[in-house]
Amino acid sequence: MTRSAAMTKSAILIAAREQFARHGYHRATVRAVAAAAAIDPAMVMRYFGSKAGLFEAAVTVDLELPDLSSVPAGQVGHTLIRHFLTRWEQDDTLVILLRSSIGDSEFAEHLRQVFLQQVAPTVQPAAEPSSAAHRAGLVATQILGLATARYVLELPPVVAMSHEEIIAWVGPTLQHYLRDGGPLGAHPSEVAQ
Amino acid sequence: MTRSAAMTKSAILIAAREQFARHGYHRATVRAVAAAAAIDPAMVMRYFGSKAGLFEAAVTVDLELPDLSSVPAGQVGHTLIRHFLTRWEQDDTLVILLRSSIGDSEFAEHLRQVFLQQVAPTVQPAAEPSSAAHRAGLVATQILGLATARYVLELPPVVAMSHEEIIAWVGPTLQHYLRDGGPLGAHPSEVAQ
DNA sequence: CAGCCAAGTCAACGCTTGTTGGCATAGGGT
DNA sequence: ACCCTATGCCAACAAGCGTTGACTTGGCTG
Repeated sequence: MTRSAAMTKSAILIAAREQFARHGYHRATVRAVAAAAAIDPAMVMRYFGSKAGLFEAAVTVDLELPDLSSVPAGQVGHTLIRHFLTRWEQDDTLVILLRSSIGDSEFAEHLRQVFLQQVAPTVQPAAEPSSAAHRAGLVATQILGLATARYVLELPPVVAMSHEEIIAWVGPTLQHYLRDGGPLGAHPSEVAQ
Repeated sequence: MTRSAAMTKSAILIAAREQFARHGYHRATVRAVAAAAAIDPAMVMRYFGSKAGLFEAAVTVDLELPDLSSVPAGQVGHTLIRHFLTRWEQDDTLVILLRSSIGDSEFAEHLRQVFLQQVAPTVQPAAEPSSAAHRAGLVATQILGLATARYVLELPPVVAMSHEEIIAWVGPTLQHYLRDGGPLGAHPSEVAQ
């Protein structure tokens, strides 16, 4: 029985995402992916050229961030965290990237690019302008930490929380980072517009 | 020239911490550690038995968390984040554990134990009692995220911030997680003592 | 000076990894 | 019925890993 090439490719991609999400790029093996797809490891090379090519084909990072400029200023934080929660459970692209990035500086660069090209441009217009970069960075720390604790390390109390609880707790934090007065109110450049 | 055994052991440990911090447990190699210590890989095995033994000897996690009960209730957040910042730059034990834990469930368990045995017991008494576990988890997300962004992924805006800026921004967040009213102000059990 | 023990080197093992090239086979178009 | 091509498998490679055991050297003690 010979499957179609498209079917096999898709089966490999599914298995690859599974393995990359569980073990990260380096610990995931081509052989394990092939086994999960019920196929010979050589097929992976035929269709994707190399392990790196497989990764690139399997992982395309699109955070699908909403346009925050059409969100009421007071609800930006809640909107952001709600979006990320649903986005995380849509597929495990982000877990893959997290697991792969930690411990490899090249993949860290990959994630830095995601921050630079997707998070920063979306978040900064919603932030107080004079310190927008800092604020976007702070938002990233909270979101990264939540993802790490809940989906990677699986800290029990963080796993146990419901979406609504998380939104109610973390939303104000993001709001604080984006819109509140600077540290200690120490930035005279701050302008409430 | 023959060094003393203690000197060699210590040189190996220093090199090991460096390698583990840079690459995590799995990607760090015994051979690289040995090379950095200007020594034969076999010496590592003689002194530490195995790579796992080396790791255990090189990494002992003591967060040295202060006693929060002697800190004014309003300053718990600032005290916590200030402590972690100085602790992180004291040595790179935590970076090692972070880099090693992501992508290996056994090491993730290790980090979960650190949370359970050190963070939770220290933080929970300072939190509102009826939801102490959740609150400790939230604190962990913010601290983990900051460490990941600043010391592992090295997001530029997060690296650029000074200690005082971070303390001023993140302190209130931790304070919020520990002491503020529950989500939606829904916990009437909160008591200001 | 002889001998012994700690400190260190060396070569090799078994294993796993990504990757390659050659070989089988099925199946549809002519 | 034939053949050609896409699909797939198998065996093997080179490299890197942790780990092992036997050997060499240096320096102190008697």
